Amino acid sequence: MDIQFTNRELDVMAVLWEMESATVAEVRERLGDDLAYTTVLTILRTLEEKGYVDHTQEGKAYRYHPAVERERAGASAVNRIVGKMFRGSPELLLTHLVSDRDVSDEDLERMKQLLDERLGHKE
Amino acid sequence: MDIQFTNRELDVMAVLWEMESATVAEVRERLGDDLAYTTVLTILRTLEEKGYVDHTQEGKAYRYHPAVERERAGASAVNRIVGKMFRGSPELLLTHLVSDRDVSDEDLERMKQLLDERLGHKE
DNA sequence: TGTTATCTACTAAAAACGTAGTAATAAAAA
DNA sequence: TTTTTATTACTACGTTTTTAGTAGATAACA
Repeated sequence: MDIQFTNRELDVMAVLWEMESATVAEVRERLGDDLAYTTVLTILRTLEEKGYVDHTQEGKAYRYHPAVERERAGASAVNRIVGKMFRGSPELLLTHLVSDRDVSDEDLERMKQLLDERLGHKE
Repeated sequence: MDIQFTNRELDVMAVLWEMESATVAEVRERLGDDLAYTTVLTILRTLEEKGYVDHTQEGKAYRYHPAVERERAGASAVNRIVGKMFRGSPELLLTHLVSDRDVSDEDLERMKQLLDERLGHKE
């Protein structure tokens, strides 16, 4: 039911989600950690075995595609974090988000709008 | 700089944060997964080695205390998730939070208040 | 067509994880 | 004081993760 990635796997999935799909070489390029070609291939292979990606042929090479949506995986991760690190309270998580220096006022404004919309449907 | 737990470690840390501090037996009790006493001890020991907990003597036993704040660890985890799974956009994370069935209107209201307060300080 | 570069398949090996047993010790109970 | 129980220290072992090398195949190029 819940989707779980290891650290490296998450790095790779992030690339696939970002690029929609990618070959081994492309993933390797984007990761930038200068891993061996075969290392990246191995990770992709493991992810495929777990059912998190699949691939199609492209010339001689394989093109890998995410087989789980970013949203679903993200939801899974957030739920775990909220449960274990924010006492099951989404507000506490938001508190962090809000107090984060990196979040701009525009972001905050849009976030408020989101809540307004959602709440608006009630009254 | 960033705090990282394995799955089991996170389970244990969650107990420590919740109870403020705990002995091996207490952690084991709370986990409920029926692990061997020594298994829990080993995890605690690893966490201590990594600097995430420390302990004091209590009679014959040790009492373990978190050595990292839940807030800091949570922030670290959220940042990673936002970066890797929500395209670096906190809004996207909020979108999930907001669309989650489990979040009550009261929660949403409080969340909105949070944003209002934060934004209020600007204008 | 022969050579080079690219790619996958297979294999491997070190490190980390998850789990737990055994021995030693200290406290509590009988 | 002897026995039982709870606890830590040390050790171990199977699995997963992370990293990568080597061999063989395929495509590109000269």
